Amino acid sequence: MEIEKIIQDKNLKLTSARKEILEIFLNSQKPLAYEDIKDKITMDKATFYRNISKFEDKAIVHSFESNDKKRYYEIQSTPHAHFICNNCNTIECLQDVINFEIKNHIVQDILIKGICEVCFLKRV
Amino acid sequence: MEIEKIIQDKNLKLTSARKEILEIFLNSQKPLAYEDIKDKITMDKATFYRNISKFEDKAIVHSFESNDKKRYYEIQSTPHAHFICNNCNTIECLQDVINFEIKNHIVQDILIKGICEVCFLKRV
DNA sequence: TTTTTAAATGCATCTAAGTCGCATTTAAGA
DNA sequence: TCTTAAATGCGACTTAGATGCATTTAAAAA
Ligand SMILES: [Mn+2]
Ligand SMILES: [Mn+2]
Ligand SMILES: [Zn+2]
Ligand SMILES: [Zn+2]
Repeated sequence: MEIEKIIQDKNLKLTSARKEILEIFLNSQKPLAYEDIKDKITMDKATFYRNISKFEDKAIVHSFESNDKKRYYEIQSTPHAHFICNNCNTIECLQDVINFEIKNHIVQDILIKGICEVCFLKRV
Repeated sequence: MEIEKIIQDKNLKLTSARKEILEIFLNSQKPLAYEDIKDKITMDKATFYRNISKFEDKAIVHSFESNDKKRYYEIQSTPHAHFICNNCNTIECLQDVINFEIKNHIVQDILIKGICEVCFLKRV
């Protein structure tokens, strides 16, 4: 099974907590915070945070902090920027690659904040 | 005096707490968090946060959250992106304008995370 | 299959940046 | 000088996430 392979390929013990977490993130189209999934999982929050942190170490999951002071996680796929609405807090994955270089720097993450389409059109 | 004018032009009461805060930020070349300045100011932290928040409302100050879970503030000047090092947490103001548009969105803030020049050169 | 053990888990407790309620003080206009 | 709304200090509170520790479990060895 896909999920089990991902876990074992990184030399992680195959536990039900880990399968539960990955199942949810693999089926989500958007980044999720602990808050968003706590009712769908059975493990303690300490277990969630310890595992998601391990997934990050192993480059299975990527995360960033949003405006609501919560950390959002998503399966690490092709790198892409995120847009966070300062009005409604919605997070968008920007699939159109924004790329630029900064000499002698490594760009790992791009976070753009502003007003999203929904809020923008409401205000016009 | 410059500082007093900034405060009064925004119809804010001229208090010593406000003068102290602005003095520090006007003389800083980089964004600062409460932690960075708490020993240089005499007011309570509630007063600092209430005032800096008011400065933001009045567009005197601009802020963003960094990797260390702290909010950094700087005098609002020409809009520019910030680079935050995932290794050493240093914050750089990127004066070279990075600009792009996203249709039907308003871009208000650009945060780039990665490896800064110092850390990059150390690793080579 | 049974044994072994390091890693994973649940639960309670802690952390720390930032917020809030309230009594007191102060800026600034009348 | 008097008045009053706004600002301040202080203590208590909030909340996402981290941590210590006793117990459980995956998985490799025997
Ligand atoms: Mn994404
Ligand atoms: Mn800056
Ligand atoms: Zn929005
Ligand atoms: Zn660095």
